[in-house]
This record gives sequence, structure tokens and C-alpha cells, in this order.
Amino acid sequence: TRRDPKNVNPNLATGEIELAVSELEILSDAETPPFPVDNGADVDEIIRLRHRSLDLRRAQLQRTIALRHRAIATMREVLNERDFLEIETPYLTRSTPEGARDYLVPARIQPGSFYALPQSPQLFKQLLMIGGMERYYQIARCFRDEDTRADRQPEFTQLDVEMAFVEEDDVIDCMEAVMGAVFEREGFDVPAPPWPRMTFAEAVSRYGIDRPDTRFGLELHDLGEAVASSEFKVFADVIASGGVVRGINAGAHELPRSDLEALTELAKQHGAKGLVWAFVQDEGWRSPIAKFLGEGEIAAVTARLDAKPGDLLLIVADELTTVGQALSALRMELARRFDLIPTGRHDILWVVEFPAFFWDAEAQRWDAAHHPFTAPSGDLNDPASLSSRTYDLVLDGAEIGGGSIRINRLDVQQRVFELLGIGPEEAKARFGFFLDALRYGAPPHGGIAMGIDRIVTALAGVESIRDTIAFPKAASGADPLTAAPAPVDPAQMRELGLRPA
RNA sequence: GGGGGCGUAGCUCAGUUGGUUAGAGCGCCGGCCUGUCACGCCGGAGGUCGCGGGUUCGAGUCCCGUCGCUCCCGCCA
Repeated sequence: TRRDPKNVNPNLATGEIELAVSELEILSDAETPPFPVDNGADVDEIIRLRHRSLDLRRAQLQRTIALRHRAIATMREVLNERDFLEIETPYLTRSTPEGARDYLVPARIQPGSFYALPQSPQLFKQLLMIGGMERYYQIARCFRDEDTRADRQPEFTQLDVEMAFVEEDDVIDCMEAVMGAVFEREGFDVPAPPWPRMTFAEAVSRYGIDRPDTRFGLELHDLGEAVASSEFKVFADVIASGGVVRGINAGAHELPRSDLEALTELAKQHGAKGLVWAFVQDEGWRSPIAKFLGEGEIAAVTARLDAKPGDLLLIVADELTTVGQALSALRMELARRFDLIPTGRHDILWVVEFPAFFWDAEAQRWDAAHHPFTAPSGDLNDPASLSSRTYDLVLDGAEIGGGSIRINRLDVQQRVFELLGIGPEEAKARFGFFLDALRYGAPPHGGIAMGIDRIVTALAGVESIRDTIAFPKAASGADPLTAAPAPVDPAQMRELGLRPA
């Protein structure tokens, strides 16, 4: 019934009506919940996870789980329209190594042997291409036994896609249709496709990282020329040993010594040996290293960083990747500190043409930048020069998807294994089933995997992918709800041919 | 494996330089209130201060160890 006008409460959704109760039946008793369910109160996550059924009642989680459903539904709709088949691949399998540690399942039928849970359906979807299933997708659970992060869980969900007779543009166009539809349906304000593409080389040069957040400036600049003949030992040594000196102009900010020390710590945490800071003044710099640099040098660096009096400059000298990691971490920290990211703005771009291999100095061998089934482009006899036919989708500095055109020729695949130090016998032992299939001819093919948990994290504007998964693991990797992992009965272990630890 | 932060009532937190019976808000229990809607008022219960050890006349507070949570590096797309 309508409320008496004097009792109407405009602040409530139900503020204009009243319910006249004629009968009340209690369907189930309920104890007082251990934490408030009715608002966004900050409750310790372990308690929320332990009582996940109550936590799921909270409006925020209800919205996010519904959003997740809609995103997946949209992906299916767009792909179904385009004649894709949704096909399941095994969860009990042999490992298809992507470099991570496998979850293993002891096999009762062969004591001492193990199934592995898939890190991705990579080889199965390639087998599907060889099998003539020319357009495949799957909402696939993937398993990786590595430490978690805010954006990493032991098991996570990918939209896994593979297409035959395609090149980079075909996969990218298709994903722009899929993800464009997802963003549009959720009213998520990214530019309409086609999305910009940036080469790996450009991303690393301008932002120091292969997944740049382009929503703000603070780009990196190379100072090699400016300090080429520096007397400052740190710079001179780094350049002499083939390293680089790069810097960013943080803008006109006065920071106390303690903050500069915190930034230095951050740089060190990301591998740098130190951090050079300098405040530009009308004449020269205020900086611990000012006395080691010539006037011309200071002027050249100042000019290179387009700096004006008052600006704070941050400079790192080290080997290329270390400089990138440190400066890119500093760049993100400065953006937070100075609130440089415009609220409501979202940037999306493709990062393409990764190097195919990088030299692993510790292991003294080439390592695949993506995975060993990625098609290289260039001269196979010059690994350092090879790029790979890859494309990563980056949203606001987060990698939300990545894929490539694959190798579809046996000889190329064998050559790549060779470069990676995987001999013919090892290749046969680990991937024999796949190499056998390649013998009978594989169509050119490629695909992509989109990280659904991360995509929903962005769409929902939440902090952690744990807030997008109905029953996530805690940061430790354990499950506070079921108390997994847990010991099992000795009889169970005997059956599997395992001895108690 | 490494680094940072955290651990005090059911929940969120405060606890000064070590010093009586460890506090607050919310929640919970009881009472009052026939127009409330984050009701209000009165009263009450509830704490091994994560755990173990040490220093001290005395430890929530200091030291050592340990466990758990969380963020990050390593690792992992």
C-alpha cells in the first residue's frame, strides 16, 4: 500500500510503499552472521572467504558475479555468431609446459605416474586446428602452481580461442569484436576498436615495460648520448659494459629526503643498484651527483628530459631490462603519488612483435619469450634478431590477453626446439603426440587467450581477481573455506602408490 | 626463497615513554518506547591482546622464535 505522504522516505528505494503482512512463515532459521553483510564494510578477507556463502550475499559481490556472467555470455554470443565451436579439452592430461610448475594428480591406474592439470589448452587447440575444427573457443580453467598475486590465482579462467587459415589481423579483428562488445555492454569507457598497436620495442623504449599504462605521461628517455663521456663512474661503467642510462621527468614536485629514499628503495626492489635524483634549478641541479657531472652534461640531460627549473628528474643506469623495470615501477608509483591517472579514463592497446627469444644468461641458452609454439618471423639462424608473431592486449597497464600465430610446420617447430636447447629425444618425449600430428599437415593458425578474471576485475573496478571469483583461494594459495589442501587418508595414498611425507 | 605492512571483543579499530580491574563504535542479550526506516533511551554479557619463550618488580607495549593474513620481488603471462 502507498505510504501516508507524511511517512514517505525519498532516501529509500521502497520509501513510498508499505507491506501489509497477512501471513508470515519462517522458512529457515538464521543465526546472526559473523560479519556485516549489508554494506561495503572492510572485513578481513580470510573471514569473508571462510564464510563465502554469506560474503556472496553482499551487493558488491552479487554485482561482480553477475557482471562476470554477462561478460562470458557476450563472448559466447559474438563467437557463436561467427561460427566458432565451443569445445572442451581435458583437465586430466599430460603437462603442456608454458614454463610454470604443474599441478600433478597421482594416477591410481599407473602407480608412480601422474596426470597434470593443464596450464592452458595450448596443444589441444592446435590439435583441433589440425583436426579441421577451424574455429574453436572454450571458457577454460587453467592451473599453475606458482605463488599468487592480487592478479594471479592457482586456477584461473581464460577465454581460449584458436582459428585456422588466419594471420595476426584476423585474430585481432575477431577479438576486437568480442571485447568491444563486452566493453560496450558494460558501458565501460574504452575507445571503440580498432585499437592502437605498439611494438614491443616501442613499449619498452617509451615505458620500460611490455604492458604500458598509457593514461599518463612520464615517459622514459634515453640519456646515453648526454652522458656518453661522463666522468661519473656509475654512468661510465654502465655504458662501457653495454648498459643504458635512462630517466624520467617527474615534473615540478618538491619531495622530502624520506620520499626520495622510498623511491630509491622501490628502484632497488626492481633490480636497480640505485637511483639518481635531481631537482632542476635555475643554475644546474640540486642532486647528490651534481658535483660529479660537467656543466655540459647537466645541460644535455636537462634538455633531453625537457626539464624546467623545479622539475624532479629520476635516472637509472643499468642493463636495459633492469632500467626498464625500475623506471616503469617508479613511473607507476609517481602516478599514484601525484594522482596522474584521470579518473574514468581507460586505455587499451595491442603490444605486438615481441622478440621471439631472449638470452638467459644464467642458463646459458635461449628462452622463448612467449611459448615454444609461437611462430617466429625472420631468419631462424639468427635467434637474437627474430621477432615473434604475437599480440598482447593491454588495458590500463594490465595484460588481459595474449596470443600469437603458431608454428604450423614441423621443420620450423623442430628448429625452435633446437634453439631452446630441447633435443630431438626430449622433444619426442614431451611433445611427441603433437609433433606426430604436425607431420600430417597443419593449416596456418593462430589464436589468443583472454584472462577473464582480470577483465572482470577491470570492468567491476575491484582490487583483486579474488573479488571476481565465486570461490577463490587466499593469497597463500590455500582455501580457507574447505581448508584445502589437506592431508588424505593413508589408505588413499597407498592406493595411489604414494608414501606419507 | 626474499622484502614491506598487519594480527587486541562476533566485526572495524584505538591503546601514550613498559605501570592499577585492556577501551570505543557497530553487532549481540535484557528492558522501555504504537510511525520507524543507520530509530531513540536505559542496562548487560563478551577479550588465552595469534602462539611459544625471554628481559623486567611489572609486558598488549621491549627482544628472540614461530604461525597466519596481505602487498611486492623472485617465480609466473
